[in-house]
Amino acid sequence: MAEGVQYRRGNLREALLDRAIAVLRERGADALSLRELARDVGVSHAAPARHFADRGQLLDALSVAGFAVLAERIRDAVASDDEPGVRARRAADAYLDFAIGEAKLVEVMFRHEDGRDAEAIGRSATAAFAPIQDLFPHDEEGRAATVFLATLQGIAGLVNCGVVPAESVPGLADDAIARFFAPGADDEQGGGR
Amino acid sequence: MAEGVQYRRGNLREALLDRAIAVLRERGADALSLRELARDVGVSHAAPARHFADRGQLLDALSVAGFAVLAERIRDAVASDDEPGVRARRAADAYLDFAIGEAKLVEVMFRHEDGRDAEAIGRSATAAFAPIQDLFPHDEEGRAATVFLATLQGIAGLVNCGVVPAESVPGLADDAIARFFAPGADDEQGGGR
DNA sequence: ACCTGAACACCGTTCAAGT
DNA sequence: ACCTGAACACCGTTCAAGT
Repeated sequence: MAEGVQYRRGNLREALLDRAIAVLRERGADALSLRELARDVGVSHAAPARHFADRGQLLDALSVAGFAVLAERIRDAVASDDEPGVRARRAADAYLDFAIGEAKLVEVMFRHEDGRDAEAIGRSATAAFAPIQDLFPHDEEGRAATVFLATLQGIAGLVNCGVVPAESVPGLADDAIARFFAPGADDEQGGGR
Repeated sequence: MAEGVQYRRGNLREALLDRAIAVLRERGADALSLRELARDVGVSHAAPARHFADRGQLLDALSVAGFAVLAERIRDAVASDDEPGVRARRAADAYLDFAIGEAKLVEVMFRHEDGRDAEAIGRSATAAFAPIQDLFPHDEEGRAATVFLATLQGIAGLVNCGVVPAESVPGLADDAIARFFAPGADDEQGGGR
């Protein structure tokens, strides 16, 4: 009852990643073991080394995959011709849904580990966040967009660690949107109007 | 060259925690091993079990200790008779300093782990954040305070994971303070004035 | 009460060897 | 090119036994 995607040769890397994401969701990053993944997928314990030089590279691959999914969610959310506040609200909801629904994965994605491939992860993260930058056209330094993003990530973090109950998320999102997208909210930040 | 606080009998728990915080700062939570701590402190590998039933309880204890330090930093920062915006700015700086300076510890503090003692950690977290709630006297539901806190935590998180460079923190803090404490910033949130 | 030593069942990682 | 099997040095956790 362990394997979700059968290993059929040539796709060991994919099979390991698929199984890894399942274990991650169920039991968290600390429970991820290369040996167990190999066992689940029906391969020798040394086989994963060919595709992931060490455990850290597996986590890096999961992070990049996670940011790719997040990028899609955000892209879909902002894709409309509505006013910025409405699009921002959709982006916020999409972000919070993902960051809270996939809490364990998001924790890995935002992990600060010394041996990580910061280059690849940073690239995929920046790409995922680009549509949010576009919601602040007058924000040349990207401050407002970054702080808005930080606010969303922070709300998700407080919920995920249990400090804030999940039921209060919609209200918190209301407050955040009002602060960043109320008429004139940008006036003090030097962004023109 | 390992031991920082010598174990002198009767304080094994303290000695292990002191050594643990040092290892955590140097090499991160994943590198924390009960056996290594026992070795560093000069005790048998089974001795820690008396004080921490498992590895998770060690992390819980580190979290509670971390929130105690954070509580002190926040308390000191808001302790003045200045206007709320100034006190909030000091609290924000203190929070960001701590959350970025002690990134590895903060990651443990905000970790979402299934077997954690959510009761004790939640209590110490709420206590640490209480002074920030007080900065929003008209915020009866605690929304503004929570979102402000989320914003700070989010900024620290983005810096710690490498998405945002540390140099931009002061500018981001400026933006955040302006959104939450500019004259009239509370008007739209139903907080009266 | 507090700690030790041995034991068990796991890990990650490496490396010769197979096909 | 890709995988296996054995090997090494680690883990966490438990538990009888010592003082």
